[in-house]
Amino acid sequence: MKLATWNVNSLNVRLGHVLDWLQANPVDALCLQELKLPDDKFPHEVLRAAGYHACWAGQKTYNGVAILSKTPPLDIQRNIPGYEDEQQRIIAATLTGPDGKPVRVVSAYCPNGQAVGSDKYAYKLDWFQALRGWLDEEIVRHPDLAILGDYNVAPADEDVHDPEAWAGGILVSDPERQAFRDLLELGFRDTFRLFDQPPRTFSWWDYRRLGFRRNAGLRIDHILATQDLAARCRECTVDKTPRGWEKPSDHAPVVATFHTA
DNA sequence: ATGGCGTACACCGTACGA
Repeated sequence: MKLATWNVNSLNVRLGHVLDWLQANPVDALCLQELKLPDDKFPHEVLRAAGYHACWAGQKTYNGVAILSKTPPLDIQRNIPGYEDEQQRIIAATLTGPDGKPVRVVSAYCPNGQAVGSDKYAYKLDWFQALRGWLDEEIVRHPDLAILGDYNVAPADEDVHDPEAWAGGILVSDPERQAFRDLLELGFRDTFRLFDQPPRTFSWWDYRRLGFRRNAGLRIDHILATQDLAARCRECTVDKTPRGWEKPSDHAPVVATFHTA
């Protein structure tokens, strides 16, 4: 079973890339972030024609998340239960694995935080705390649970192209990294780090200053899996290919492959 | 030290991302 995540930075602009990528990478589920479109503009018909069911939580201009899946999404949950938030950053659904076992999948667009110490930074940390509280319950209900998305946190210096330049800043500050570790401590693994990986593997590169060409990036898009699910993970990779296409998203897809029982 | 680029909304510039 293959699960993937991709911050597309506008599904309107990137629909062609999504379809092309799915054609070449027919994953079982693809979590999307930053749709930047309202619910009624979600292109569910063209995705269905491409072989994918979908559930989504859209919003005009900003945010917005979706799960595209080969099997119909069940028990769809929008937002973090009990956490009042107009920003559409979470959607969850239960999918059916090739072996018939249910797998709970969450598509997450964690807040950016803008600048350490800002209001948006405080919101980011508060949001992570709410996410942790919810996942602490969700992990009990769903032994096979994966949280895929743009975490807007580079967990370690090896996930940063220039750790000295970024030290203490947004996306790498200690409280943000602690919030990420707090999620792991619930019983999740960062599937990317289950394996030997090429050094300087990133998932986002700044549009500015030719970030991609210089590989000046960060690894901020992650696939977290419960211990049970992680034990069946065979591979986790970043696909830089679409980052080289014309008018790319600034993020690349991350894909995790799971062995079925 | 700043802004670089890209997207959305809608103004002809601003907000935001990371």
